[in-house]
Amino acid sequence: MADLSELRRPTIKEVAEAAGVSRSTASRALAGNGYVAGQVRERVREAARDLGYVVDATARSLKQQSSRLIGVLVSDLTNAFYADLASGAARECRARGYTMMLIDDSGSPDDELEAAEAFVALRVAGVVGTPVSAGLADFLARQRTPVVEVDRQFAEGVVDAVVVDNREATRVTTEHLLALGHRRIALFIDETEWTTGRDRLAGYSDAIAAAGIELDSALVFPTGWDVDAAREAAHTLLSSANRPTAIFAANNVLAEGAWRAAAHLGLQVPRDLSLVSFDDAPWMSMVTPGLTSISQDAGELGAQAIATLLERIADASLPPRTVILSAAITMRGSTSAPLN
Amino acid sequence: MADLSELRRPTIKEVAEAAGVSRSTASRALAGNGYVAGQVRERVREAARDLGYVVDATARSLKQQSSRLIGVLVSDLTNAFYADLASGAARECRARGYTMMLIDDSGSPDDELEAAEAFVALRVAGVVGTPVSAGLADFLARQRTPVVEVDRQFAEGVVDAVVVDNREATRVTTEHLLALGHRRIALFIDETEWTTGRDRLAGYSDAIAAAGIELDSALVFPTGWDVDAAREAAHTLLSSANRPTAIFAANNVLAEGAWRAAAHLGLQVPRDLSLVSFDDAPWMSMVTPGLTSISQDAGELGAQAIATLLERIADASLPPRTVILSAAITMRGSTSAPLN
DNA sequence: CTACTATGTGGGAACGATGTCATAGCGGTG
DNA sequence: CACCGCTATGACATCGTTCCCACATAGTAG
Repeated sequence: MADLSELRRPTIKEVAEAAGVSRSTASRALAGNGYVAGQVRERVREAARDLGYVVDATARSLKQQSSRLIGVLVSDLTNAFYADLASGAARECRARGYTMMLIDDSGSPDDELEAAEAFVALRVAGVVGTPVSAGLADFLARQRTPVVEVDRQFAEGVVDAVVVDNREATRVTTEHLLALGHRRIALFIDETEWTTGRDRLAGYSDAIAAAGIELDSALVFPTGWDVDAAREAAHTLLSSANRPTAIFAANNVLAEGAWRAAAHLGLQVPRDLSLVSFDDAPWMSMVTPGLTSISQDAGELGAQAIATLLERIADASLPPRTVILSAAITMRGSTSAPLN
Repeated sequence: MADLSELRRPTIKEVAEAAGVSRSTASRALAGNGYVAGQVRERVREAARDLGYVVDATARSLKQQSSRLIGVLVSDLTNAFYADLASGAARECRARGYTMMLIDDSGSPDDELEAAEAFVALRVAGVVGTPVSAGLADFLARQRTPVVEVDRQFAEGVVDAVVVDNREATRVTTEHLLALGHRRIALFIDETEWTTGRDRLAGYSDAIAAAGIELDSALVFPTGWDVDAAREAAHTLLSSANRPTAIFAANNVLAEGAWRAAAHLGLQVPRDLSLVSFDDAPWMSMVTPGLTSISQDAGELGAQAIATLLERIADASLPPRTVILSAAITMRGSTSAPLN
């Protein structure tokens, strides 16, 4: 039984005394390193259990100058994509014997840097993050802390990254719309500076060009970052005289905005509007018709990022690499040939 | 500029030397405690900036015997409820100057205990968790680590908790169904042992009893824990001869299962089946008709739990308290009078 | 002129765990 | 018997930070 009257937490010294050995021996018995007689080891472990001893990771990390902690940084936990990514990363961390420390920087570069500093302060073994600026990789590289960029890259070729094949998946999906007969396909996108936006735009352009259509820059439609902004943007776009017959939404949030706007305007999907989304979300299979979407396995993205990070930690001399996962297109009922 | 040729990370000793002061003075200058001449403080801070110095939190925690870390434990990050809760907790932590450490125990009591041990090892200031057993509060109380149970309680009256008024919200919502004329209302529930399930069952029973109806225990329908199990259970229930005219799903996962089963069976909501859910989820406002549901502000739940924890940390002598948040009913279109 | 306060600085002992090194017993080998 | 290798244990320095104290100086009140 733990001694509840004891105010301070027991240290390894108390465990050693209770077992009648030295601190060194107790340490070896608990960690399983070096020589310890079987009988002694048992006595020490029993003493530790009785006292309710829990190792002080701060002291251990200090002495060992390393920890079994991994920092994970995401932009918005309430977005299922990031939540799934974090969940996959957590799974992989646990499986490898690491503890994950998660921070949500709400997409702010300032918070991102602050989080990176917190990770370094805690002397994490490495960091996985969905960056919102080049600051993350810069700072961590300077601090000699291994980092893996996931989902998007700000330090291509400099640090490891795990991303999906945005360009290819977007191209194929756009071709699907073109094959149905659509000629006015709007690309609904929040930004085109990050690798995600840039590559999705490129895939869209590839398909348009291959179809021999001239790219109408008015159809590359900038939206805001959240559902409401996207909904308003979609409302404007869909109310216009020369409205598109199809919308390709560059992520699940924008797709939600577009969906809501279409519903509000009384447009029927897919009769009046075909809609596809990059990034699958739970609601897309719940609504009628279901949304055709590009499913990135966000959990796998997180898990692969952790795996890549651990390889980097094991061997710092490896050349930087970018792991590219493919994305699958899930056909549902939200696309059909255009009316006119 | 940071000295990139330096292999080891700079310590406060190097900062002190660069600024021409002692470690003590450097420490005071950086932390802002005690007397330091303004000019000296600036010099030290500049030196720290130039060297890229980041405090070693492991050493600081060791010396101070406390940290600015808070452990948060949730059951399933891929469930929007837990993700939102974690996000709210993260927000509150940051606002209060704490760093959040998140672990997902995937609903397993073993993992839960392992996570609690990791938190204690890191000497977190306190823990907030959605418990899956009494083990969490037991262990942490024994370890003298403040803990707040959130969403459900296994240590009622022993440790602090933040929950929603499950009984009242369920009662009111059930009354709404009764008022529409429903008499055969199934309670779709995964468990009735935890406080959440227990109280939701109680609220349901309250309303049934108040309406002078005898509770039909066959209508309290046990489901599994995930969407697929719930869908199968719903399929069975809705295929039966004497099927209910309304379903009250005790959480968002079960509601999803019920919704999918109804759609699969070709049942129209609300004409053939009224459906309400405890716990709002994004898809419930996307589908047609929208689902009438009880919205718990999961983010607020997380934030309140952190606030409660910090009060507990500030004053350990406070009597244990349970904060009860009310839940709001969001009326959408998924209920109507029964056909027959 | 003494005593006292306020301001400023540095020396050094912790905090708890680990791991190197020294030491020692023992059995086997040349 | 000298030597080695193996098992087993403990003493002690160390990791980076903080903070208690001692000490120093200057200004001020009694």
